[in-house]
Amino acid sequence: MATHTHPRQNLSDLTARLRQHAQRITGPRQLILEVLRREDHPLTARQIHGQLDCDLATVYRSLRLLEEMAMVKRFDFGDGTARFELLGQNDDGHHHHLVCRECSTVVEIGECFSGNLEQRIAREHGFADVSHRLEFFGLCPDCQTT
Amino acid sequence: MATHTHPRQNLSDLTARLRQHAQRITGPRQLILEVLRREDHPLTARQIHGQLDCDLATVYRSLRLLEEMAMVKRFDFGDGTARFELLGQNDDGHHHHLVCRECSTVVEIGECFSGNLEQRIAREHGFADVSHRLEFFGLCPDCQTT
DNA sequence: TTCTATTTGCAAATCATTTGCAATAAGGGG
DNA sequence: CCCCTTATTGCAAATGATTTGCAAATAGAA
Ligand SMILES: [Mn+2]
Ligand SMILES: [Mn+2]
Ligand SMILES: [Zn+2]
Ligand SMILES: [Zn+2]
Repeated sequence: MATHTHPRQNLSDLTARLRQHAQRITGPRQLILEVLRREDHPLTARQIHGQLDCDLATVYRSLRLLEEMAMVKRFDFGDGTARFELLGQNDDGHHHHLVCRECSTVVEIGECFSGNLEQRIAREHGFADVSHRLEFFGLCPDCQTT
Repeated sequence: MATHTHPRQNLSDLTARLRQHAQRITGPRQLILEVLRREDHPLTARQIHGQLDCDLATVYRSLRLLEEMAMVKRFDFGDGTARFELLGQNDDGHHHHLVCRECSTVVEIGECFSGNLEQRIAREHGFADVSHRLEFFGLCPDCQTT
């Protein structure tokens, strides 16, 4: 579920975190967070760019930085275009989506399978730091009637 | 797990299925299946091309056709490069992978979470034909020592 | 073997994303 | 508040995967 944290929170958080990284608090960086804060579904770099007034390359560069700072999370719906969602302060943003194969409608999914499946798989193959990426696809109510 | 079906099977299967689609049995199409048959992990178009003697575009075109014919399955490890695996005749190929974030080593995973999670999600949001895409990522035994 | 529709090779086009570089702006020190 | 150094931006060109147009090659039916 989209965690809608309070406006001020993200900006002061941004300020604080950027200071730690010894980087600058710029307009584009703040604006991207504001755009993301308004949405409850992940947006593409292009969609974000459409609501701003700066270069697309800057959007990509900022998103990458914000991702490294763990302020935004990148999702992959398998269509060759990355999507980004805002993260709350102590939120690792782990969740999934249900995407309509026809119209691309997105539903946020909070549930996940039991953690011991992942643990078992990790142990069984001797892997460490195992995580997963999971997305659901289907036909939304509207697109079924067609 | 990679289902290694018998050589002949895939070729005669190919022949039969291509006839149904009213398409031709060409060298590249057969060769791609042979290359895939030798591997137990998904290959990129480029990797397949490296073992053949035909144009990369032909590899892409053939893979797409074979995918539509349900003879190969496409996987997405989130690195912007599609990977393909051979499918057995009555196999929908649904399975997952555990990929090393460092060296890209791939482990085939047969397990999956309980089907009712997916059913519950589908029903809860009124979606039909729901499927999912799931991949695990971690550090393989070798890469942990670094 | 002949004929025609399908395929292939090759080059150019797409698309998302990244990168080089000169111009511009952020913010610490004075 | 002004300067100076350094990070950041805009713009254009580069990338890398994948697709596409088109003429030449070829599979398969007759
Ligand atoms: Mn989400
Ligand atoms: Mn596999
Ligand atoms: Zn839909
Ligand atoms: Zn590894």
